[in-house]
Amino acid sequence: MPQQAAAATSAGGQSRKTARILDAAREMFLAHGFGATSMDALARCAGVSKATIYAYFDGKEALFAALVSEECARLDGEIATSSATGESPGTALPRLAGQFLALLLSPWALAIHRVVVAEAPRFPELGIVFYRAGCAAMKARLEAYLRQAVARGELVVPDPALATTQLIGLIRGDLQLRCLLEPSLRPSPAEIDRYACAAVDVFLAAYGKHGTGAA
Amino acid sequence: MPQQAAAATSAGGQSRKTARILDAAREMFLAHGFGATSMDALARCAGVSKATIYAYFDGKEALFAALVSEECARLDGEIATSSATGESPGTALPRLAGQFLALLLSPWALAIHRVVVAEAPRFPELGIVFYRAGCAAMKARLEAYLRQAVARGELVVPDPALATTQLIGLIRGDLQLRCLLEPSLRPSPAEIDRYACAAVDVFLAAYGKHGTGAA
DNA sequence: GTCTATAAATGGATAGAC
DNA sequence: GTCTATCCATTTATAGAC
Repeated sequence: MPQQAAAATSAGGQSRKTARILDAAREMFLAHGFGATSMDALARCAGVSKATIYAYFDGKEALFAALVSEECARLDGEIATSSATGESPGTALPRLAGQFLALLLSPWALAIHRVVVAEAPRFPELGIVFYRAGCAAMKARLEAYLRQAVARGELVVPDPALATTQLIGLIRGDLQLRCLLEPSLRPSPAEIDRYACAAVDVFLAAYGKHGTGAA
Repeated sequence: MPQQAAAATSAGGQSRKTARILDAAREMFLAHGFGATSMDALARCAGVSKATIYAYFDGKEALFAALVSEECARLDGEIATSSATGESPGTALPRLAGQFLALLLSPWALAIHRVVVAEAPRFPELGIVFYRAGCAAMKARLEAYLRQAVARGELVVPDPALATTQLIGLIRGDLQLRCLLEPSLRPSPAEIDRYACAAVDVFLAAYGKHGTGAA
């Protein structure tokens, strides 16, 4: 641990410490939840003392909020990369659906989902941030694509916002809930793709040009 | 697993005590979660001493397990009452969908959902029990109805089990997640019905006789 | 800034009187 | 069976040395 003189300590050393603390917070909070994680265990896991944690964060709740915010930013970033401009619904939607479902069922996403849902009554802002970064980000991506496809005459969607929430529900099915409730369950990529494609089939049967259309 | 009511000093008195303890457990665990609920608070809420709680339950975890089991039985009972034998899909499915969605969004169902999902890694059996009593029970009801409707030639459903999970996802949409993450949200009955009917519209567009059929 | 040591409070669980 | 009083481990958070 190379300690610099007071003036130069700041940037590098401090950000490495906060990164290590946040790494430990991620590991412990996501694995055991907020209530079952102690500051002692966090300090041990991060390899620093409790006092150091309190030097960087205002307390357990603030550290938890910082972690969740960071994870939400990461989630939002992952979702924002997905795009399908110009592709036809028959090829774009199965791919997007598969990507989103695989993300939803990843151990990391399931873990943060569990803790944020559990603590939503106690940390109301965090629940909203998580919804925006996850479900709302997916909706924005999908709805933008649907509107393009409608403009090209490839889909018939009277209410794109509603149709997007329906598509999300169709994709999620009950797989996410099963994985949340039975953590040992780990659907294979093939299985995930099968469900995603089946979801898109139903969606296109309802909103594709050949169908009768819903509502 | 709840303790057996011992032989009998006053069977009524004992069962009243366990009922009061379980009532307190319901109020506290569902409102604040497992970790944030202390045995002291439970005893105060139940109007008994901690020692009395330990006389009836083996500890905090056992009390929590007993409560969740009881709530799951209640949930399963509520779902089992719904039936639609003989009705046409156009009238039966909107009603069933509306009932199920209203149940999913009730404060009670949201609260037990939160705690069970949060503690599923720690209490694996409880997660499975909750899934059976909730989602699986709904699926069983809906799938039974779908098979009847298919037999009557009112629907075309190649894979009823898959179609049922899709219908459930369609009904849930993202409303349940929004309510889980933003506890102050309380959709009106009219709004719930609107979403339920829209979900059924899409389902029937895909699986109704007039549609092209999916997969 | 970082550590060791500790403060102050609360946690789950139990002993013993009645 | 039920209560009061208590044990002991653990909790969050801080004080003070370096």
